[in-house]
Amino acid sequence: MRGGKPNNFFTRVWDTTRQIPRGRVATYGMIASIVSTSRAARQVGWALHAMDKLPPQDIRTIPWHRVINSKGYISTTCQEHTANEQADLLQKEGIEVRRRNNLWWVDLQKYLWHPKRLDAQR
DNA sequence: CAGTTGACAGCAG
DNA sequence: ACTGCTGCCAACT
Repeated sequence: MRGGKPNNFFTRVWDTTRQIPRGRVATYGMIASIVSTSRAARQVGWALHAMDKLPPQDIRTIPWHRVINSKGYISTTCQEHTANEQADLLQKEGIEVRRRNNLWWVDLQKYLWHPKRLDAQR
């Protein structure tokens, strides 16, 4: 984002998010362990929020809605891309999204993405 | 350079 | 099992 800096972390998060297959979901922690350490989960959410600064045509290539928290809940607080929108996008991919504790919930046992290899994407 | 922020996770009470 | 507190780490100010 910022001018000359590579911003490897953000770029890797976006890149990894693109790897999530349609009809599957991944957790922030998973993305974090792929691009950095499993402890950088919060930064993954931050990176996805920062995605809003990208041009629309780029945002369109990033399935941000397939990233949810480790408990299976949709936890976005983003105003541009709301939880309702996220739930809607997931349902359109055939993923069951149900109401639970007044939040949207996805069964990870059923829809979690199992990447072949967790190696960092270069 | 130091303090703050945040779309998480895991553990403690 | 459920709720709240704390650690994490990159980016921001």
